[in-house]
Amino acid sequence: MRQDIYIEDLKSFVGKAVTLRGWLYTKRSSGKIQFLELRDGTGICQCVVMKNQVDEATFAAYDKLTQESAFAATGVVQEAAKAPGGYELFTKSIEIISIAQEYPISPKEHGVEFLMGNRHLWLRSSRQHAIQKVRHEVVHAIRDFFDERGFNLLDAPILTPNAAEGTSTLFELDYFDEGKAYLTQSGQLYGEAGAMALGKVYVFGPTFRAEKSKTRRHLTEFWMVEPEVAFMDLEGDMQLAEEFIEYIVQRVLKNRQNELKVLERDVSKLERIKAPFPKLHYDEAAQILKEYWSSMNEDEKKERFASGHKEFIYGDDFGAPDEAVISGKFEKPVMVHHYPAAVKALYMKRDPKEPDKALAMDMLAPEGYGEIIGGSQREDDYETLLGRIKEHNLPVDAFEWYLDLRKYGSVPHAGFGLGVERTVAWICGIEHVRETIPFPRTISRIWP
RNA sequence: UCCUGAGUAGCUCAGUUGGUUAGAGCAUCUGACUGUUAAUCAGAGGGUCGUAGGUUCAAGUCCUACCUCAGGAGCCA
Repeated sequence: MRQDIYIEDLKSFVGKAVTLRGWLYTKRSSGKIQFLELRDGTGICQCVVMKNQVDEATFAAYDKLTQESAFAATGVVQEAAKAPGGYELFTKSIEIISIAQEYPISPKEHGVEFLMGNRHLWLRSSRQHAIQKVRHEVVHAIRDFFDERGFNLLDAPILTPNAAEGTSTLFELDYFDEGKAYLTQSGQLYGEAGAMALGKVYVFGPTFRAEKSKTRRHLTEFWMVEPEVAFMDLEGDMQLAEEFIEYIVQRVLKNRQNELKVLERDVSKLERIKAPFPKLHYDEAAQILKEYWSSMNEDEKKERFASGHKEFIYGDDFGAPDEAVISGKFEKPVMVHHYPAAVKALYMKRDPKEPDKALAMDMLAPEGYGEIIGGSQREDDYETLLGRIKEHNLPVDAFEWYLDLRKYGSVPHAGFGLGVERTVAWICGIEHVRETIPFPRTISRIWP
């Protein structure tokens, strides 16, 4: 008796009659023998049809089935060394479910603009399929990591009344009679409230930045996970971050080998992602940059300037090219801490031993993928925080609830934010974050 | 916002110092083929050269403006 199964389960059905249902990925024929590659979302299976083994209608189906047409194939599963995946279906009959019109995405190469305009179809391609599988694994690993450690998920609002950090531009909208509202650019402030209530929390959801950034690392809508822990200091924050990254990478390595193979990822570079990671004080990172520039002659410097890389001055924040220089020195992610307070957000606590430095850290991914984590120990003193809000000319009343957290049982606490898309791009080894999210939103694209 | 580059067939591209009817591969259609792997082989159809002006006997090619897209900077995850 036949049985409906998924392609990922083929190996348990060798010698048995089964039915597969899906879409035609591609087909080949040499006259009396036909090969149809069936895609069902769990994998791809080659269906072999021989003229003298099937009825006329089944043999004629080959001509009718266009790329991405839906059909069901019934036959016997057999091992086949030459078949993609190692198994094929020796097909006895084919049932056509629907015939696809001429499909725009051919097996040949395409340009970015075309593929992005057909993102809803592009997702069916094996490479995009593999990326989404890895993304799913990363998200699952994130949840498991925190859940196993007793963190409570805290869903922060997406519609917010005010700017959390002030600097970034926000998407604005009208909110009934209440005036303007904004799409959240970080759940952190709410995470801090949650940490005071639940001890250990993580906020996980989409965030929005109306920055006009046009690089391979930016989206206007992206997902961020933000743990926040009461009684944790910067040291603990960094340790949590490195254990977290190790956990995610090792989970993908364990469960998504096939997908990494499709993506042609050099997994040896991922296998070495084990804590502890190198940690550099800002001054040490600055020294690397100083040596980098001083080792160059004038012509080499001019070349760097022409590509947009500005010479680093002590006290500056690091630009993307600076981060590439620093992370290029290491095979593991590197954490830089104790940034100058002047270039960091107002809610970050300063180090009492180095009052000009913030208890902040960034984690830079290897292979030039840039910043994947930004975190800090938060300012927990009421007067200090209030003073900083005033210094930045921000409306104190908007921060009233946030200041309350310092009025009622304030404790040291810390947390960080991890960009999901940058992390997935790095693990997959792909060029651009836009391929890591099903429907990317960039400065020039809101469709499909 | 700034810098750089690109828009030619459904898709990816070629198109020389401006010169007759703008080419190729893939996709589509027709035919051949019993183990193909982006199958192969033979043939056919398919074009407002991003838009608007301008120079010229003549513009895909030169000039101007604009539009769209891509890469980078800044900002950030």
